[in-house]
Amino acid sequence: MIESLREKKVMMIGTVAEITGLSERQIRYYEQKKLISPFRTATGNRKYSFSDIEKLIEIAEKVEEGVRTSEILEDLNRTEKSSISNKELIQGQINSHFRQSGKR
Amino acid sequence: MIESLREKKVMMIGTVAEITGLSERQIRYYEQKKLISPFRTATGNRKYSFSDIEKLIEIAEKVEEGVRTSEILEDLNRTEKSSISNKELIQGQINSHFRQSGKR
DNA sequence: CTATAGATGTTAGAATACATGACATAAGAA
DNA sequence: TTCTTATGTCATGTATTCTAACATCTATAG
Repeated sequence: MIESLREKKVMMIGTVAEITGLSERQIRYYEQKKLISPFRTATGNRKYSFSDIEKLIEIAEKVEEGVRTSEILEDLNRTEKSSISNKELIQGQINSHFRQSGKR
Repeated sequence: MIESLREKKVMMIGTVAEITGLSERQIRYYEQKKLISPFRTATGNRKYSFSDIEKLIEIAEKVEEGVRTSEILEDLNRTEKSSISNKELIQGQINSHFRQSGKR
């Protein structure tokens, strides 16, 4: 009944922090460094998917190993399937209005 | 990496309302009528799983057909595998502290 | 027809959660 | 040492959720 549970953005940051063991501060910081891209609601709240959580866990592991976020980003960009779907592009535009250092 | 995405209680009521199209009032009411059992955080917030959402959608369909919640409950109890896992029982005890008409 | 019960809307007030921005700081890198 | 990175913490404001209460509408029982 539900499409791609893994990709659906449904969790708020508090829940994500609880599941991943990361602080909200860390999660927001990794977003600022473009390691993750949560959905933004009309009022500015972040929503994450299980997929995002998996990604965050991987990020956390690397960070603990001493890898810098800029390096992790490069790794992600290298690994990631370079074909971004139209849907994702549109969402990117919507989200950009809320990204870090953006207007409110 | 994550166990049983479908069963993990991670969504807040607003998200559930958005996905199901039901009002928060309705969702809480169905809980009061024991049709669903969200998890309760330490501070009293409800958390739902994708499985809960599927159940809510089924409930909504029946309600629209004019079926009363008491009948829907019986249907659910009849359909449900009567073996409740230990884990669920324990969660039930935890949650009972927050159930409708409970103390705060 | 009237009274009751079921389902849902709406509102009020309190508590919790989340957002952003700023300041602090420890550990490394330059 | 000085700058950068990563993170903690705090302040302030908005958003979300919670419970309880009251209103309303519909269907059913009497």
